[in-house]
Amino acid sequence: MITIKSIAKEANVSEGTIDRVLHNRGGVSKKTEARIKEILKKHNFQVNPVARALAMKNKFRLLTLMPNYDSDNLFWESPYSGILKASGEVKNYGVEVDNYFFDQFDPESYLRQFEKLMESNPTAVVIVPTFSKETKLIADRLDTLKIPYIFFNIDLEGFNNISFIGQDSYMGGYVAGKLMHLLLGDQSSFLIVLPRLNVANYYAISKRIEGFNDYFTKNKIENESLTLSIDNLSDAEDTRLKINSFLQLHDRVKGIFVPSSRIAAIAEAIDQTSIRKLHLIGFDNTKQNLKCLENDTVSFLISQKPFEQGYESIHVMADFLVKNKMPASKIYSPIDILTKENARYNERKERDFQHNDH
Amino acid sequence: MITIKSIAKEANVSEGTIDRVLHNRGGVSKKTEARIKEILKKHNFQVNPVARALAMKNKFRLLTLMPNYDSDNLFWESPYSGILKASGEVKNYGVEVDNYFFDQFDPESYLRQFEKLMESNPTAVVIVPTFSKETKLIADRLDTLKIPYIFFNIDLEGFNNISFIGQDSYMGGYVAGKLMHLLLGDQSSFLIVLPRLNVANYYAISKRIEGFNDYFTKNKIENESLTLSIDNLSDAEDTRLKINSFLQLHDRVKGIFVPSSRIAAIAEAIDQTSIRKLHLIGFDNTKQNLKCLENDTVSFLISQKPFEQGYESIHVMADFLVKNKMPASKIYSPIDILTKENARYNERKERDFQHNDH
DNA sequence: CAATTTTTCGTGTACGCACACGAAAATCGA
DNA sequence: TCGATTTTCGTGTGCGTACACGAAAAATTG
Repeated sequence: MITIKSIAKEANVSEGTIDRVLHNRGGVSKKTEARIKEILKKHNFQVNPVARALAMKNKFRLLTLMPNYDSDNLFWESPYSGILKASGEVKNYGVEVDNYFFDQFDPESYLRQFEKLMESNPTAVVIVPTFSKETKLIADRLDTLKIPYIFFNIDLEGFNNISFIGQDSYMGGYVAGKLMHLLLGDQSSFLIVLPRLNVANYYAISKRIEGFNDYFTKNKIENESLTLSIDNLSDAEDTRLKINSFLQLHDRVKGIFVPSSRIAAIAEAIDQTSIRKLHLIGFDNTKQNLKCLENDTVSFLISQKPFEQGYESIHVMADFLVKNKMPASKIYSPIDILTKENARYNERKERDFQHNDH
Repeated sequence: MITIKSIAKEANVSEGTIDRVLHNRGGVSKKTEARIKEILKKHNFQVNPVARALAMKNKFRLLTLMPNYDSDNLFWESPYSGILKASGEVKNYGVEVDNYFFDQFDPESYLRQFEKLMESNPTAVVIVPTFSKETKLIADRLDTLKIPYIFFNIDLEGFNNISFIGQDSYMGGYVAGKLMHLLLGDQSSFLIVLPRLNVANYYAISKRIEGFNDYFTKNKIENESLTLSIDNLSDAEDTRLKINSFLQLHDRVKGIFVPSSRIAAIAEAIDQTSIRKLHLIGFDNTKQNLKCLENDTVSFLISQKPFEQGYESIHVMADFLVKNKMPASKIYSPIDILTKENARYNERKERDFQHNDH
């Protein structure tokens, strides 16, 4: 095994000098530097990441910037759990993780929290790039400071993020389309609920809708695709009013597709009498959504293993920092199809973590 | 951060004593042992895997037992490359990898190589459990010696392997069935080539066939499914004779499914005149198979990312040894659908490794 | 050429753990 | 009670790297 020590002996210098050229910390004459670099190349020397991590001990600050969650929007709880689990594991590798949260409907808070994050000197950042314009500003700052960053859950294109970790939204929608077709058969009529487009999470949701519709066009399946905008799904009264009056007007509609994680809000808003005749398909295994699966108001959920997404993001970035391991540019999460029957088998890792937690 | 040192101070003993109870090396009185265990539990102490790996330095011998490859059977080259890549990476974590190869058609050599492997004191083993009866013997030995083992590529059930890493063969076949249906349409007639059943790799291949046929029955698609056994696909003359006379006899057959990695042998054996009218579907991206994709004799290949399988197997086992990280019981590889167009995008990781190799 | 500054580099310690060696303490026998 | 065992435990060193400190060597100045 070749080590810094063995290189030092071969070059007739001390270990400190090798270290200096390895990290170009200066203070080495050009002659010796050239000689050492020669030897390093000859042996294809790689620093031992284990010893490095041990010696560095918390020299990496890995910061995350993601939406917070509340009782209405539970989705972000899972990725956060995954991040917490991974944080414990990478701590030993000299990576310290800290998390910053913003309001997923408020671009201002996104930027504000980013500023706060920058004040504590990150060596790397993991971001959920919820707002595209603001993300441009953020990415530019990070680029100039040469701080590496990963996009997580939302796949904005055209940035220098070293990787994206999350679901292929288009394919998620495509699979949802297939399921809808499976449920309704040919010449079906369905509703797509549009939640606050152009604001939060715009890209993922529109990609899902695109994939959903593409399934029908690409497979040349006749269908009637209607849409209904509901701005604030947390306003139960308004949601109830809108969805039920829509359904009364369009009684051909037999399926509802909700391309966000809020399908439970729709399921709960629909009149008891009419919901039994409808097939609902939505995204993400939040507690509320799973309950709807259980009581048969929702037929399918498509999950993206959010816990694993958070978990992987941290590990991928940590490996990049500690081991200089460049990740794949896209790391796609599975497109899991959840039904009443299989849902409880799906998130074993997350449950295990919760149970060990205290 | 709580360390062995901090625990030692709290328990009023030295670090050595803590180490002794952590690894039950004996030589500690019951009283102090109980006291120390109490404190360990109180703080939920976990050894720092990094420092551990550094101190252990090659105390783990991770041995693999897998089929060798030759110019006819190239499949096993890819997993081996993946294993080589991973070996370099885990070396620093104190894990030394060594590989043992056997003839995939000879159960004797499987056992013989296992004996050889056992002589060099493995701490853990990664096996391609090609023969089920012999694997029982092997697994029993490993179980009694408490040597952990992973099954890799072939998913034998009913053993105490800590994980399986590979493709869901049934689903692979199922997808192949879907593709065949896509190509031939309803009321199709196709041939399934059976290569040496009951000998090597029996389980994976029969599962693929089961999945393939199930696609048609589950989706209630009328079809005519014929089979033809060819014992030795390396015997080009015999293969040529059998396949061509079969095709002359059954001119309704429009598709051929080869549930092994040897579809190239079939493609090359078929008369030029008839192959243009046939749709061939097979498994695995060996060089020969990719060439058939390129010259349009094969329509689809289903790949299982064999390079990544080998790579992951090593890493999963290394994490288990070094970090005590228990893997999922099944780690499924993707079911990649390769066509002439997308094949070259599929194995980037493997190519990158080859290029860096020297 | 001596004095001073600057450049170049060697040494030592820390990181957290494993394990060998041997010392201290406890137990035992007579 | 004293010496001989056995049990119990403390100390020291090594794993490979990072980095601070300061010494030696080289370059500069007057």
